[in-house]
Amino acid sequence: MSIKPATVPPPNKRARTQEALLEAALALFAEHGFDATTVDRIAEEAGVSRRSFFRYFPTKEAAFFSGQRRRLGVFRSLVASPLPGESALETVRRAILALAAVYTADREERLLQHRVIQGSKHLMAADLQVDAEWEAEIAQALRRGGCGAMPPETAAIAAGALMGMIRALLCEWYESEGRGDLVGRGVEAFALFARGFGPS
Amino acid sequence: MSIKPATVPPPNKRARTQEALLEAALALFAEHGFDATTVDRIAEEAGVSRRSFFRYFPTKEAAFFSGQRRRLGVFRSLVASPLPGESALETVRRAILALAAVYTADREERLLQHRVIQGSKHLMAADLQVDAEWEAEIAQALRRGGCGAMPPETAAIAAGALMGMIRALLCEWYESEGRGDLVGRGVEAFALFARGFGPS
DNA sequence: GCGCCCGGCGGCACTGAGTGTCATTAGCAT
DNA sequence: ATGCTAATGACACTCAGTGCCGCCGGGCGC
Repeated sequence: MSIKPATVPPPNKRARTQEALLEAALALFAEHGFDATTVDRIAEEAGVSRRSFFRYFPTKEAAFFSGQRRRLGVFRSLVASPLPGESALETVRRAILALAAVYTADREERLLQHRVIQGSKHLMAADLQVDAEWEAEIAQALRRGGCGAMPPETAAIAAGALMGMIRALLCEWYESEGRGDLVGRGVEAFALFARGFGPS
Repeated sequence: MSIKPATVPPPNKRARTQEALLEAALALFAEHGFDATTVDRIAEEAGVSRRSFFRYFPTKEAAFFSGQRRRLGVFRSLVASPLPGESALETVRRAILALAAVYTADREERLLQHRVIQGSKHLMAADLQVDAEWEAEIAQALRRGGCGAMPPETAAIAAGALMGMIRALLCEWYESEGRGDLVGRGVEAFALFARGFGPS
């Protein structure tokens, strides 16, 4: 074949193998659940050896959460470009509400991932660890925000509180099968967060 | 022997074996870390078979966290006995500050457990799951508190925010090697929680 | 006393994640 | 084509966790 028709020129061979593994893994997770899917099965489906799977992903969880890591990068870039004159908290608020919109748009995919997570104790634990990374990102953003930054001790606590709220909000949204207004609830929660939970 | 002297009458034989396993496990975890301690080693140290370990604890983590589960029970009972006329949030506040005092009193033990947790990714993940149980307990307390209960949606969010704050606070305390004033910081955090994080 | 039943236990074998090692191979530049 | 290097497959191993089975000891009625 003179023009190398369908198959891409092989420079990104490694990327293609990773993609094949990811695709196989996510499909199998969705179909049979996380625990019931063995690494052997994923590797077989992707046409590589079991050993090679672990050359692309350190653990089975890592494959599952690769998309989540991509989103964390998006959040990071959102938070790294504050609007002029806005406080650190406002920047974080904007970034989180933007993410909420993305979640709403990717509703089906989010719900599927949540179902898979709920079906595995290991994944539920790993999910919480991912949340911890988000929390760290938020704390950092609150600390180093342009004009209205928070004192470090307050930033850590505020980030913990924010992340806790977000988790609770997402949990509520998932339980409503994604029918709730995630962005709207986010706005309400942020108002509550700013105003305080005390009697007033 | 007519009076069955030292050996307890065998009803609590099972409890004694569990205790032996627990003691061996915690000692080995403290000395070599969680990951480097095999179940075989724990069973050997406790004088039972490897298979028996799993008859007493469903997983290796379960052995590690057995103390934490006891504390959760303490918290539950604290929160179940509200003072007359106090709001749900005040009850939770009292219970959490009481726990903070316990943590301060058990400083060395807490620090040791924290070091062991930090030394194992599996334990860190499992620890976050334990926190989730605390959060559920708080949410329930806020919802069903005597006079000043919260509406359910607010309660879940408030519990998430509270638990996030507590985690951040504990993290700070651990990083100070337990030298910080945990109760004092808790009081401050609760004030912040009530007053809100927004620009005043 | 004697057989019987039953609950705990040890032993064994198995699955499945994750890791180390090594020989082979495939891509790529010269 | 040749040779270098990195990716790969194959094998062996550790360790958590589970199922299964046979044994042993202790109460039970007879």
